[in-house]
Amino acid sequence: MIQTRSRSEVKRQQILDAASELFVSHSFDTVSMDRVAQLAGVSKQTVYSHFGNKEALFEAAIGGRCSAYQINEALFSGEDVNTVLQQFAQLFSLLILSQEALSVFRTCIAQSLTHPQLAEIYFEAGPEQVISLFSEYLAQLTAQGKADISEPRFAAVQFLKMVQGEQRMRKELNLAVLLADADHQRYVQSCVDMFIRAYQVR
Amino acid sequence: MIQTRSRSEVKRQQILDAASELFVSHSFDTVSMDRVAQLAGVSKQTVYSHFGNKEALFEAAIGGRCSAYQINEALFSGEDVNTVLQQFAQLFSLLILSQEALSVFRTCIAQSLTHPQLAEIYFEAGPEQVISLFSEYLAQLTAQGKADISEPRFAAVQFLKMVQGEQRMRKELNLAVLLADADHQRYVQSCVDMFIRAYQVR
DNA sequence: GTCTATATAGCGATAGAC
DNA sequence: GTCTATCGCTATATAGAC
Repeated sequence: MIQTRSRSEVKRQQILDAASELFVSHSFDTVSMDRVAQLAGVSKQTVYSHFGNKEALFEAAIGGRCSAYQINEALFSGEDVNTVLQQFAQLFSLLILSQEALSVFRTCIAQSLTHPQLAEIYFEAGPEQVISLFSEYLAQLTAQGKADISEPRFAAVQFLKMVQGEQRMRKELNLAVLLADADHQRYVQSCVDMFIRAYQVR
Repeated sequence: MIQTRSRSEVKRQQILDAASELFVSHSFDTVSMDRVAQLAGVSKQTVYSHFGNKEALFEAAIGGRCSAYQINEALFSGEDVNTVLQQFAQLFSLLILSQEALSVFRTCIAQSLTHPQLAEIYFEAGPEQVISLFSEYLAQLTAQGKADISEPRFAAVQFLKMVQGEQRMRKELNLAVLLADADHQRYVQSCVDMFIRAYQVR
């Protein structure tokens, strides 16, 4: 019996892995249950006995990918503001330009009309976490007299959206022409500088 | 003969209208050629004789929707910087939160892997136009000594991305909970203020 | 050019053997 | 639980009449 349950769990994970891989690289509609079963190395009926239908499989597979990111370490390192913002912007930039993040984002957008629950899960687990943490940091700065920010969440969103920049837009759209890495680096630095100018204590 | 050509042109336009409407509100895969033909009031074969296959119809229909937007009027009205930026931010915000713009954007994202040409058309006709025009305005400001912006395109992207804000993100993802209009208005105003503080002449 | 009718294939989901 | 085989349906695309 344990053997059976264990083998079943293994198959379940194989199905999740296969579905996850297919759903982020192709759209919901073009991924067939046959392909999932084939890639997972199980029969189609096994997929159905584990997840019931295609929607449930979709949410289980993608939902697992939206776990909170871990870029908060830079925020509370105790370094000076300029250093913290630079490091944070670097980490955030790396994250949002990664293939993983872009794939999940594209899938959520593509399915937002037919499967809104998925986008909700994504927003709470991803963007909302980052915004909240960064807002907290900015509020601390103000409390310490190191910055003059009356609405920390506004400022957090401003910074994060800015850092995304043109590069993120080009990658979202899968454009063939991207910015050179050096140019994007200069852009991010420019964001940090102007943010500090705007919110420094006068 | 003229009559024939004219009637054919009418049907072609009916097909384009129907396809455009369906493609922006549903995904590529869920729009069937049957529905396009039905909504256009023609037979399926007529659709095929005009556009050959589904991909060609898709590009013809969506490509027509990506025409350049007209929000540049606020930029060269001769008003003072603060007024111009406020008006421009308002118009831009209205644009990017409109159902039309969101539909096109979602469709381009959703199809960016399978139909990258579409995203290229969209970027050139939409975002690139706005960025270019606004960069030009910022360069003028600097030339007139009214601002201190060494990289106009960087600053333009910073401003435009900022103004999108959390509201655009929520709408892209079709989240149920949006910001109150008043809060988004305050946010946009905050963006204008901080942009001016960061780039004013010192 | 435009229609009706149809060929062909793939889909999600299920039935029944083991 | 897992498999093979299949149902019922809809899709893209085409053939042939007018």
